[in-house]
Amino acid sequence: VETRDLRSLLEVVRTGSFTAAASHLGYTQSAISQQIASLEAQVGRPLLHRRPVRPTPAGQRLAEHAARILLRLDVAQQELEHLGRTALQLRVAACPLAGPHLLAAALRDLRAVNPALQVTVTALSSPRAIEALAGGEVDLAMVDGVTAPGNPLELVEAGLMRAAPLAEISLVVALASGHALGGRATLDLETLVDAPWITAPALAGGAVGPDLLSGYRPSSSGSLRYEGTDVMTLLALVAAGHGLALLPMGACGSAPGIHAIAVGSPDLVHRTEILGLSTVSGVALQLLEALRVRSEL
Amino acid sequence: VETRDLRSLLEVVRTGSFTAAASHLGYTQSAISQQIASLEAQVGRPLLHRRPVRPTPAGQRLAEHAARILLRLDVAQQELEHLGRTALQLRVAACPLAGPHLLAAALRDLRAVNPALQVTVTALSSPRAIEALAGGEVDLAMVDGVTAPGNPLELVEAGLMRAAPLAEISLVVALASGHALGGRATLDLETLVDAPWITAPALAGGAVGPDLLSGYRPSSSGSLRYEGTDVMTLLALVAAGHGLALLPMGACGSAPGIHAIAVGSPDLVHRTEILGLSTVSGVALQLLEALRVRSEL
DNA sequence: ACTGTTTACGGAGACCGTAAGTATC
DNA sequence: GATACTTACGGTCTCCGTAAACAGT
Repeated sequence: VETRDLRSLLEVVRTGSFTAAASHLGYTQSAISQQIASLEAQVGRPLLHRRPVRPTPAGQRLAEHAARILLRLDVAQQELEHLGRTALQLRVAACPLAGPHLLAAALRDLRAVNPALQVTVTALSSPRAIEALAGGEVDLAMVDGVTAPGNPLELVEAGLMRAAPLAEISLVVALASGHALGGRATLDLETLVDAPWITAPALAGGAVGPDLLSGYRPSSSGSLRYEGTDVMTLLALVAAGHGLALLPMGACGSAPGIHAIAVGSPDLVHRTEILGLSTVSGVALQLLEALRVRSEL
Repeated sequence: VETRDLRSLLEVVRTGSFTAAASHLGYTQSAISQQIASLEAQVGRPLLHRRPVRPTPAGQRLAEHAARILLRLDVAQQELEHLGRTALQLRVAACPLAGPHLLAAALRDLRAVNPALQVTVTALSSPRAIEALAGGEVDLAMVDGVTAPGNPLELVEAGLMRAAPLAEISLVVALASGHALGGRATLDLETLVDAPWITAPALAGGAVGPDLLSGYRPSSSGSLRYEGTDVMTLLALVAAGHGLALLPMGACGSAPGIHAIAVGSPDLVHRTEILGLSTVSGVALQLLEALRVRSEL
C-alpha cells in the first residue's frame, strides 16, 4: 500500500466522486479508478459503493487512517524543509477565541527585539490551522477547544507536533438577555442537551472531543449552525434569540443583549494551546517562549 | 514519498546497514541504495552518514515519523483484515506488572461462558505488545506505564487504537531492607535523581513520558539495567543492593529482603490500559467489557 | 585486500492516458 | 440519453537486479 493510493482514496471519499478527485490530484478519472481497484484488491474487500460513491465501513476506516498518515507525512516534509532555517518572517494562525491579547502582547515583545521581523497573522479555525501548519503556510498555530481542566486538546496525534498550553478559561453559556434561564447563577450542561444550541464549528467546535460533542452539542432540531469565525456575529445571533452558545468567559465582553452564565457542571474549560513543528526554530521558537512565559501554565 | 522508501529508510536506520536492511526486506542492497538516494533527492538533503551508516538529524527525524506512519498503516491493514470476523481464538499480550489478577479473573468469566474458546496469553513489554497488535499476532494488549493520576499513557497516537483504562496503582520505591533510606515513611523522587536506579525498560519503562523519564530514571553512572520481564529477578537484584526500583504498590508482595516505601512526590501512578484495534469484535470485545466492568475506572 | 556502498545498464513491470464499454439515473 | 465509473490497450517510465566500480577499514 503506497501513499499515492491512500491520497486518492481520501480524496474520493472527501469529494464523493472519482472525477472530482482526479481533477484535484491531477490524474484522469481512469487512473483513480485503477488505483481504487488496486487498493480493493490489496485489502481483499470493497472500499467504496459506486453510484453514489460512498465509503463502505472498511473504506471509511481506511480513509480515516489515511488522513492521519498523510497529515504526518506532510508534517515530516515541512519539518525537513525548515530544518535549521532561521526565519525572518513569522506566520501565525490564530482562532478568534484563542486569547488574542496573549498573542498581541507576545508579538509586541518580539517586534521590540527584532523590528525587521515580518509578521503575518491569519484567522483560521483549529482544524484548518493544523492543516496550514502541515502545509507550510504558517509557522505556528494557536488552537483551542473544550476539555476537562488540565487535559490536553485531542487535536493532533501525540508527537506529531510540539504543543504547549497557553491558557484555560472557564466556560459560560451565552443567552439573550431576558431569556427564561437568565436568573440562574450557574447552569448545568446536562440539563441543556436538548436546548437550541448555536453550533459554531469554526469557533472551538473542532477541538471538542467526540464524546463531549455528542453529549453537549447535539445537532438536534431547531439548532442553528454558524460557520463563520467572527465572534460578534455569533453574539448577535444569540442576542436575537436564535439559541445558546458555549463560550470562554470574557468572550462576550460587554456585548449588548447578551447575558452570560457560568457553567456549573460538567467541569470543563476552554483551553488554548500553541502548536509548532517539532523542529520549530528561529523566530518561531522565540514567540513560543514569549507566549509560554506569559501564559503561566 | 512512498511507504516503500520509508520502510527502507527505517530499516537502514534500525540496523545501521544497507546490506542488512536489504536482506530483511527482500531486496538487494543496490535497491536500498537507490531508494535512499531517491529519498535524499526528494527532501533535498542527506539523510544518512555512510561508513558507518548513521542517520543525520534530518534522517533521524524522518525515521521517527516513518515509524509512526508505518505502524498506523499496519494497524489499518490489521483492522481491515479482522473487520466483522468473530473470533474463536483470543490472543492477549500482557506485561508482567499489568495487573495479572485482573486478566485472570476476566478470562475466567469468559471461559465460563464460552468453554470452547482457545486463549493464548503472551508476556510482552508494552512497546512490543503494541507491535504485536499491529502485526496481528495478538487481539488485545494490556500495557502499563507511569503517568500523573487520571492521565492516559502516552503510548500510541490518539485514534490509532482503542484504549480503555484498567487500573491506577500508587508507586513505591523498592529497596533492600537495611538500606539507609529504609526508615522513611515516604520518599520524594526529586531527591533520588542521582540514586542508583535499576532501569527495567521491559517493565513499564516504555510508557514513561520522556520528561518523566529524563527526570526520574536517569541513565546515570552506577545504574543497572535489567532487560528481562520477570519481576522476581528484578526484586532479587534490589534485595542484593544493586539499586532502587520504581514499582506499583503490591508488586513487591512479601518478597524477602525487600522494603517498599511509598512515593511522596511527584504525584504519579502506575497505570494499566487495555488496547485493541478500533474495529475489535467478537470475543475480544467481550473480554474488553469484562475487564472494564472489573476495573471500575 | 576485504567489506560494504555507489554507479551503470538492461529488462520486467507498474502506472497512467486514450478510448471504448457499461451501468445507472 | 447523459453522466460517471470500468475495462482494454499501448507507451512510457519507474524500479529492481546483475555486475562493475569505488571507498573506507
